[in-house]
Amino acid sequence: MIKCPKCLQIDFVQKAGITRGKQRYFCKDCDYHFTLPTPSATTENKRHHQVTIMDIAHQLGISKSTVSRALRGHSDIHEGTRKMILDLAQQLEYQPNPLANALLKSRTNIVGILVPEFRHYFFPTMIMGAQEVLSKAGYNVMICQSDESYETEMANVKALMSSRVDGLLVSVTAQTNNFDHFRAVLRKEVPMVFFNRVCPELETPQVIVDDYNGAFQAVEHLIAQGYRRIAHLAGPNSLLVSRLRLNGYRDALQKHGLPLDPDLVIHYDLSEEKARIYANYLLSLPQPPDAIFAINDPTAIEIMLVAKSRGVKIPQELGIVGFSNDPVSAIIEPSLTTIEQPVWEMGRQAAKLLLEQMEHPHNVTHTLPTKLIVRNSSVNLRP
Amino acid sequence: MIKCPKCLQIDFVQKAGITRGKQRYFCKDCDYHFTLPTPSATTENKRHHQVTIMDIAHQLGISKSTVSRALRGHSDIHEGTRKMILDLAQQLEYQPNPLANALLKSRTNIVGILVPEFRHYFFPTMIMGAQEVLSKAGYNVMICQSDESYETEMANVKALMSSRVDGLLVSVTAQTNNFDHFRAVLRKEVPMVFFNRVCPELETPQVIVDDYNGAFQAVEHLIAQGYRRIAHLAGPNSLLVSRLRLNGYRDALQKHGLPLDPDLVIHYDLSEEKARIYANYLLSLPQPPDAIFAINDPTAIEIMLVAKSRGVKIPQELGIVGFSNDPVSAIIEPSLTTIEQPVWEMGRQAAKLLLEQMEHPHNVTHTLPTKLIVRNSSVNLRP
DNA sequence: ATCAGTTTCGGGAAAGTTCCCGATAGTTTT
DNA sequence: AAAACTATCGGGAACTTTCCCGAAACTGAT
Repeated sequence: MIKCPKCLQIDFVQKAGITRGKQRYFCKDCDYHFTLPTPSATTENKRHHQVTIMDIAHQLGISKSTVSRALRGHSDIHEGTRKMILDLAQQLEYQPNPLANALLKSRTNIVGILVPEFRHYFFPTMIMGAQEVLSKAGYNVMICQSDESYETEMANVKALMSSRVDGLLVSVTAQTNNFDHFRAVLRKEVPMVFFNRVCPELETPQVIVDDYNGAFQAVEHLIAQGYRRIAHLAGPNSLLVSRLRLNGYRDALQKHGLPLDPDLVIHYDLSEEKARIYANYLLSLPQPPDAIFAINDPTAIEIMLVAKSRGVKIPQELGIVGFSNDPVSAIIEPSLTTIEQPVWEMGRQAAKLLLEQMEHPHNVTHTLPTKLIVRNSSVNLRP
Repeated sequence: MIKCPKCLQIDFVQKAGITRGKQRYFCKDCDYHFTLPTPSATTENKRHHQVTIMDIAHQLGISKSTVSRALRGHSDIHEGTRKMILDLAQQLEYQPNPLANALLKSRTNIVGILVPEFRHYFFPTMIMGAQEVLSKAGYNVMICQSDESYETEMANVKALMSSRVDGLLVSVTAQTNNFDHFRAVLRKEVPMVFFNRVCPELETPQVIVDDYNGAFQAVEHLIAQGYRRIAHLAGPNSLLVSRLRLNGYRDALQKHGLPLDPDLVIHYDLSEEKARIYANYLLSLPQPPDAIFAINDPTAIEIMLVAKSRGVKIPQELGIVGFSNDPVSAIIEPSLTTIEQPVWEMGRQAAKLLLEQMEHPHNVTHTLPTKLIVRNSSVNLRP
């Protein structure tokens, strides 16, 4: 019958219920419950196995500590032993398991990058700049895009945080008005740097360009070209860059004694469809503008396409200036006057700033310069 | 003097060397070596602490197993206990540590995506498609770009593998001729799916479009428009898509009885500079082509810019067809005829295929359809 | 031989989870 | 009331690495 594993007797063993489908026994003599071991456990389940520090230790008949020391380049080790270990490690293609390390030190060496989109030129380039310095510093990068959706942004922040990233590089969506999800990040003391679309009400370091002066220059250029009724297709008021560029626009008008017509300032959500709608709206006004300063190049390009489809001549009847110097702006006809910003450098600076934050947190704002690039979309031929 | 921690006597204690700067003692009576405990150990080092499953267990006076069961939604648990645990977890903002889980199960829930670049439309869109299905399946994404450099590609594969990604989505660089780094991935049995720029000599699943037929259609369209001397600015021979599109080009010429002039077929490395150089070269030939089929839209656009700068009229003197339907091709003037491929869908399919691979490996190739989009760059006005 | 000092190595804890399986207590059946 | 069963819980191993600290073995010097 059934033998008790304790006393090896069979006389006192009796059935004692079933647990998880398995017959359970009870030895009256030993006062001991037990089940029979499952036979499946006997099969040698090798499975796929990454080579570990223990494998090396066993093969060499030494302890894992010694192997770890050799691999990590510590000092308390014999030169011959180190060489032996290093050789075997290479031969076995040993790769340290970053998960164990991350668990132990609670750092993953991953930084998260959160952007609204990466269809256009700006964010991909920014990301490449950031990646350049981050990978050099030994960090991997996890990229999320919120698709200009506040909900997705929240979900992404959550996912990134649950992945235990060591830091965050963020550009918020056009519809983000509530910043609680970022406050949660701050509360967990995860370093975070905002770039481009920053968060002024949060005390975090940030990298921006001189949006105000860029916009100012752009509008002043239009005025110098003889345009007088200059509209501004602006971003949402929630974004600081929208407000700064709007201020630049407004002050340039004021400086040159031009009135600020509220009808000519339109805030929109940065979507392509809305850009087209508002471009059409502006051009249908009883007194349409003779120039438009667009919040960014994709917007400016949509305006140009609308204008062209309506037969409005650029730059004769409509001057246009964008912002960012998207490569497409040099390709489109007429080529688009724009404000260049050092996008790649922004990425680098943001990454550098993040690395600094990891060392010692401090609140700074880096502001990068902008530069007017005059092309054909704003050169008014009428003197 | 010094007291032995075992016998609490001082008579038998004597100095016994120094280890790491600390005086070491030996008790002759107990035959026991010891050092004095460092006083720094007394300071309570709380540090920053993520709330764990153990915190919940302690606060509730239950075991970690029970907490785990409640959180994972297992069955062996009382409904009241579960609720209590879930409530406290929410209150403490408990987030499970994915590192511990990953270490245990050796799965990170991260997939790596490796692309040559993401400045243009194609790869970002592809990535977004992939991300759509991957994030729905609970995976995070780690994106690397090789910058069309074989060395960077190797480094990226290594970094991704050392990050223990659960799978890999890859599009190789234009200069990749050696595939050993991918063989290493296969050897470690990490699922991998190639897309667009695939690796025919590796037995891996892949997602491509019907490059041959797309190219065939493109060239046949040019022929139908009356172009007779059609050049092909092709990609490097190492890429299958280059070869397939070249085949389509060649067969279309052959079908319509046009000669294949080797001088009109140029392989290049897909860099912008080379595109310009070869475009200039083609247009400077004693008998220049009257049309060019370009390997992709960015190439076609570079050709158009060169042609325009040389005063060559498109489409009258030069017909151009690209491949991919990059949004810019609709913006540029004249608008660019191109072969549309379902880029977003490619990303989705590749991701789906990867998820399938994780379940049960099987070698398949998904081929997606292409579609000719006729615009103005190829409509020959001469009948 | 005895002692101080040095070099090199090993053992064990810790990080946070999940999972296996045995252990209770309570409930129903015979 | 004994036997059989169910519901619920706890203990411990495992995943891989690093780090602390004690142990052993050695080198010279007395």
